[in-house]
Amino acid sequence: MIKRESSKQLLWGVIVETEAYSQSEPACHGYKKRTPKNEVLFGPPGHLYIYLIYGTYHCVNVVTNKTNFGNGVLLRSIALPDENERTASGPGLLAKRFGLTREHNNLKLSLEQGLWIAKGSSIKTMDNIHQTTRIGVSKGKDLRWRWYLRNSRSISKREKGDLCPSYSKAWQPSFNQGP
DNA sequence: TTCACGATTCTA
DNA sequence: AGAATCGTGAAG
Repeated sequence: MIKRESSKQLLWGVIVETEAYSQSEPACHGYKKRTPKNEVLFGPPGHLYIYLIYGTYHCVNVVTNKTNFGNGVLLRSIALPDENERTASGPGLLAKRFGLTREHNNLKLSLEQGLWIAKGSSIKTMDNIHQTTRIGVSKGKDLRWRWYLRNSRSISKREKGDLCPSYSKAWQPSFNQGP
């Protein structure tokens, strides 16, 4: 669960899709090189590594692991209550919905900063978590470092065997309705 | 200085 | 399937 509080508005949702990246593996920005752009990835955990992608969108990562080790988790999709299931479905859309840009690169997740991650309801069975390969990478394709909630409607890319139907062309707000 | 490309999304 | 769009890093 992620929460953002600004000007008395609380925006929150359930993180339903993530990917992991590590300096040990070629898809990672921190693979074999430490540059001004990826510097934050090597910083202390709990900060955000945010970069511009395709000149248009932003990707938001939570830096993990110890300082000086490039390691992060890409936030790919968030399900927001009382909102269209697709408003934060995908890295670019997610960043847009939460108003996060590279201005927020290196922001520390905390109550003080108005952005933090909190514990949500526990996942009942592991069957509800699907582990598979990452999206949109040209290297490290074999690594299955993508995880998502199988029964969520807010996943960016689905697979056969998911527990809910594909999106219909017309958007259907239905956060609390079952699959 | 030039060039290729990318952890994406929307449109045809 | 293809375009849009621009910061970054490597090459010349």
